[in-house]
Amino acid sequence: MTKKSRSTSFDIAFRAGVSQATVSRVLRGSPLVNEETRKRVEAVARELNYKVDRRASSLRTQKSGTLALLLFEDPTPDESHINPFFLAMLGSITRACARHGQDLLVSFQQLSEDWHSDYEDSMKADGLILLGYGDYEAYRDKLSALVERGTHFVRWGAVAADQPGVSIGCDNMHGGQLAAQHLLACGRRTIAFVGHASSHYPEFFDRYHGCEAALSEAGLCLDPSLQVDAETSEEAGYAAAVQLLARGRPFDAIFAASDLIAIGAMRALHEAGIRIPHDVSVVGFDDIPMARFSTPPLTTVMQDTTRAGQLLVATLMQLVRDEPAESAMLPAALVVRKSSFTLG
Amino acid sequence: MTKKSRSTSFDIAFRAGVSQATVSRVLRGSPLVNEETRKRVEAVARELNYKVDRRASSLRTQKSGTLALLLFEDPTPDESHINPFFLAMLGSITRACARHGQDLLVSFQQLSEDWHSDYEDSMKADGLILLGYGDYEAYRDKLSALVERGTHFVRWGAVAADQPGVSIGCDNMHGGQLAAQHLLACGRRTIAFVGHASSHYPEFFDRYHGCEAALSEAGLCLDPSLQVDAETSEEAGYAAAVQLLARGRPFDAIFAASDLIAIGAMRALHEAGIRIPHDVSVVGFDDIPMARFSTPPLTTVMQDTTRAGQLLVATLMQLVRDEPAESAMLPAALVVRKSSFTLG
DNA sequence: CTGAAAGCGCTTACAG
DNA sequence: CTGAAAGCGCTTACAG
Repeated sequence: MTKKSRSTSFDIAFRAGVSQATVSRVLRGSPLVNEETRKRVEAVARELNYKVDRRASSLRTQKSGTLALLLFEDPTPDESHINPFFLAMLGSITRACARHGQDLLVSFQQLSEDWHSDYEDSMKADGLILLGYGDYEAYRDKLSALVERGTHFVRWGAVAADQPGVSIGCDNMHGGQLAAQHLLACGRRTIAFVGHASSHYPEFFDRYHGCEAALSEAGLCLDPSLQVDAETSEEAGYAAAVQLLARGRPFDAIFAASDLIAIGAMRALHEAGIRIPHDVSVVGFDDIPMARFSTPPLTTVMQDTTRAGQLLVATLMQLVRDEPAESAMLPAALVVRKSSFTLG
Repeated sequence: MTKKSRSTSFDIAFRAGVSQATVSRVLRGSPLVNEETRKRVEAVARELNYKVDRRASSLRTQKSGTLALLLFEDPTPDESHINPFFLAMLGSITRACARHGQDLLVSFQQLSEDWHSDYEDSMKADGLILLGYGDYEAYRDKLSALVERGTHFVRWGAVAADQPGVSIGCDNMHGGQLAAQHLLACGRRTIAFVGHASSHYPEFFDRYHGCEAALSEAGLCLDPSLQVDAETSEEAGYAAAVQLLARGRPFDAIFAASDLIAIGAMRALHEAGIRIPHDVSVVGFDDIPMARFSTPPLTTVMQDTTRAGQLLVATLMQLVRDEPAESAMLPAALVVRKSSFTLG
C-alpha cells in the first residue's frame, strides 16, 4: 500500500504560499484573484494532481452536481432483459448529463419500492429522472408524494394535464395515428391492437386512441375483440398474438404497442404460417435497434431518444435551479420497413 | 416553494431528547445504544422522514458507498448506438451494486479523455469499473497509471498475465474454440474470421486464436486472406463482409468476433445472394438479445453478463476494502441457432 | 486582491 | 450506555 494520501487544498496553499481560501477561489474560478497568484496556484494544483473533494464542496454549497436516474420495471422477471428502449434513453441521458457537467447515478428499482425518497433525501442527487413502464395508477400516488416533498424530478411518460410534476414524453397519440394511417394506406382495414389499452398504461392507451382516431376518420373502427393485453416483452407479445389467433376473428394488420411486443407477435404469426406482410402487416412502436433486424424488418414509430434525453436533463436542471419548467411532448415519426408493406 | 428544509441529526436529537452523537449511533446501527433509546430515536427519525446526509457521512468516514462505471468506446460515432452487450453488462452491474449497497455512477467516456482520474480523485467513488472496446495498446498505459496511483479498479476485458490491475473477462480463447468446433461439426472446412485480429484488440485476438487452435487440431488452418478487420458494429461487419467477398476466395463459414459484426456480415451475404446457413454458416460472439431475432437466428458464443456483473462488483468491493483480489475468467458457452446449422 | 474564521452534517475516539 | 468535542475538506461572507 504505497498509495500516497490525497492532497488537500491546504497542501496546495502551503506550497503556493497562499491561504487555503485563495486556493479555493482559484479552483472555483473566482474573478477576485490576482493573475499571478492564480497561475501559481494552478501550477501547484496540477503538479500535485489535486482535485477538489466533491463531497466537501457539495456539503458546503448544498449542490451535489449529480442527477439520479431511476429505472423501474414491475415486474422485472430477469435483469438481463432490460427494455432496449430504456437502454437507448440511458445512453442519451448519460451524454446529456455530461454536457451539463452533471454526474449520473443510475439505479434499477421495483415499482413497489420506496424509491421516491432515497437519492434526493440522502442528498446524493439534486434531482431525479424517472423512467419506466408499469401500472401508472399504482405509480401516480408516488409522483404526488414527490411533488409534495418538493423533490426535483422529471418523468418520462405520457403527458397529460392532470399529471403530478413535470413529464416529458412522446406524442403517443399522434404516433398511433401515423401507424394506423400507414396501415390504411397499405390497404389494411382490420387492425388488431396488441398491448394494454387502459388508463393503467397511459402511453399504450394513447397509442391505442391514436389508432382508433385514424380508423374512425376512415370510417372504420377498432374492434375491441381484436385488442389483447400485453406488457412490453417479446414473450408477452408472442403470447398475446397466440391468444389473438385463437379467437378466430380475421384481421389483416397488427399495431403493437411496442417493438418488443411486435417482434413476439411476428414470431407467433410466423409459427401459425401467416405471412408478413402478405397476409398481415405489422407495425411496432419505439424503433429499438432490434427492429431493423427482425424478420421481416419492422415498420415502427420512432421515438427520438437523443432529443428525449437532452430535454429530460435540460428540464431537470431548470427545476434544480428553481426555474419554472414545463412538460413537453416530442414528435413521433413513422419508419417504414418491410413488415407492413408489400409491393405485390 | 413550500419545501420544508431538511431535518438533520440535531433535529432528531432534540426531539428525541438525546445528543446528536446518540442519533448517529442509532442510525449507524451501533450496539452501544440502549434499546429504549434506540426505539425512541428511530421513531422520531421515521416521523421526520430523516435520511442521513451521505456527503457528510462520506466526508467523515472517507468512504463514499459509490462505485463508478466508465464505459468507453473510441470512436463513438453515434451515442444512440451503444453496444448492446455493454448495456446488458450495465444492467447486471447495476443490480450487483444494489445488492452490495453501493450506488453506481455511470459515465460514457472517450478513450482519449482523461477519465482515469476523475471519479476517484474527486472522491465521488470508492472504485472504478472499466468497460469498453477500443485499441488496447492505447489503453494500457492508462491502466498502468491507475495502478500507480493506487486507484481501485476492475476492468472487463481479456485476461492475461501481464495486464496492469485486475481484469475479469470471458474465456475468449475457449469461446473461439467452441465456435470453430461447432462449425467443423457442421461440416465446414474453410472458415473466415471477421473482426480485428491483433494485440490491439486482445479479446478479438483471443477468439481468433481459439478458432485457429480448433482448426489446427482438425488439421486445418485459418487462412489469413480470409480474415478482415472490423470493429464491433453492424456497419463495420457489413463492410468487412463485402470486402471479404470481393477478395473472391471461397469460404463456407464466417466466425465473427461479435454478434453485431455477424449481423452486419449476414446482411452482406444476403445481399450477395448467399444462403445462410446453406452456403455459408455464421457464428457470432456475445449473445446480445438481437441475436435471437436476426435472419436467420444467430448461432453465437454466450458471455454470461449476469455473472460478469456480479463478479466485477464483488471483486471491486474486495479491492475497496483493501483485500486481495484476483483476475478471473468466465466460461463461454455455445448457443446454437439456425445461422450455422442445416439438417438438409 | 487576500486571509482568518465559521460552518455544511456527519462519525468517532475520549471521558465519564 | 451517553455526551461534548474534534475534525472530514471544502466555500464564502466578513474584514482588511
